[in-house]
Amino acid sequence: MLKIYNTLARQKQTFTPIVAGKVSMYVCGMTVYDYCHLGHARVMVVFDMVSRWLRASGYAVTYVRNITDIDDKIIKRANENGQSISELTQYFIDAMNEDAGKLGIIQPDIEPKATAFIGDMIQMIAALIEKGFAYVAKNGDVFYSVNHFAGYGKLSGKSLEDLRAGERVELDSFKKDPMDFVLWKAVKPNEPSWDSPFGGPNGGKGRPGWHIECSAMSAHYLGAQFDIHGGGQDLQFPHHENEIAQSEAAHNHSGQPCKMVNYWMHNGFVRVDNEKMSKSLANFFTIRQVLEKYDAEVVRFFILRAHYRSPLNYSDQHLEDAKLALTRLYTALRGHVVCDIPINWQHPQAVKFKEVMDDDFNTVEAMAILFDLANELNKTKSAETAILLRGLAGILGLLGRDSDAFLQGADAPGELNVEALIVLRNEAKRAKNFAESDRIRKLLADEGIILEDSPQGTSWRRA
RNA sequence: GGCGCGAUAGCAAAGCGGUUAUGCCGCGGCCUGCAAAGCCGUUUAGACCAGUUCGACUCUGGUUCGCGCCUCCA
Repeated sequence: MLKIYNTLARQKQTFTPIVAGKVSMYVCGMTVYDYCHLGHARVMVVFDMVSRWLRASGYAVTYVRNITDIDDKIIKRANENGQSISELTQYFIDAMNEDAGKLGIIQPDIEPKATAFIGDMIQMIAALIEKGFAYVAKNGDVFYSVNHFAGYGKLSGKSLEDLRAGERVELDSFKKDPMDFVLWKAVKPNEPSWDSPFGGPNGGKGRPGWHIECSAMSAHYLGAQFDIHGGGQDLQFPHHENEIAQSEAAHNHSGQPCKMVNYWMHNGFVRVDNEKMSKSLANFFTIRQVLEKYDAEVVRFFILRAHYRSPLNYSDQHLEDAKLALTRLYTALRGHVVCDIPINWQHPQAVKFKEVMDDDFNTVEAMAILFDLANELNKTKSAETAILLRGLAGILGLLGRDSDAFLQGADAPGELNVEALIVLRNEAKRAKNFAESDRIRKLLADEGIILEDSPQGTSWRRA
């Protein structure tokens, strides 16, 4: 029985889908004005893992991850670059897909772009105005009136009073309440705009605010109520709080409450030197920067080796550690080919694996089981164990490659003809010319190539 | 200031009211021409102070320190 930590309830809860056997899941995706960094990688990997485990558990999953392709930063960046907005966003969408693919992320079932759902957003805003939850300000902006929504703050545990008392609330003369947030931004010079029926000095022309995008797109594909909503911890407030306010108010029928999401999931941050990795702190590493140095599977392994709700410190040392650990698993699998044999769920280790994954996706414990299996495999060389190890790891999107492909690296062996040197060395060894055989081994070692002798012959890998 | 999270061995990171987490590193042994890999064994824990309990790393309270949200952020 799957248990999920629900941010809304502040505890683990047994997962019960709205429709038996089906799961509807929405995750806040990227704003595409730059390359994805490791924080984005974590969201993608974590919810990829979640969807994989749900599918492995027999659920038919509909996974929606949106793309925000209109917002202040995009407009600014496009203007700076002298590009059109769609040129800019398409470039970074392609880059994102490339990065995600390398990290072994299965593409979500639906990846809606905000600009394709302006109509849905306008409809939702109109409904909110009609029901008294939103108002058109003098400047043409449309705001959500937070004190009309009784549940405001229930996800983030904040109260309107506390929020208003906060130091950083900016005063905006067009708002009725400083906590009101924008649903529709009136058009400004050099900004793209869409027609709307909201009126105001610009005849309603404008563009949507950020929060309404997700409310509209999730409702479009998953309906007024769905099972799981995910995202980074930083989206809890205000983004997800505002989504709830919008969706639950807009879908209220004659005062009947309509719960938007049953399970809210938030992944922890990636940190650098114990601080959150973020654009504003300028301490971020892009996925492609990291992939220049480390194998993508190592990065995926690194992310899944921490619990999804815990903070994850990034450093070269930690990536090196992850690389060595993953090397251990692949080393154990050497000689066992990749195959597609189904998992034996009766096996005690598979039972344990299911148990820990069902406990709020405890990939850390799941990994420990993989290492136990590797140990068993090293001792027994049992093909059954190898199949199980590959199968269980495969659910996490790991160990899908041939061992040598991982251990030797995908790139060409460089200038040295490793196989030929191994032959020469073995000849020297047979002649008991150990000085020569050690010279050859040293030669290769200096190039980062490690030789390993075994009864089956000599194999090599990269350090 | 308000709200919330965390503190585990050299590093990373989980579970658990009593029984080996796991990975990397270190040490000893086996194996090896020597290595590497692997196997066996092994040293390092639970910020601090109280309390509950037969028993606490695990529960409760306090202290200290760190982090996050309250502004765009995954």
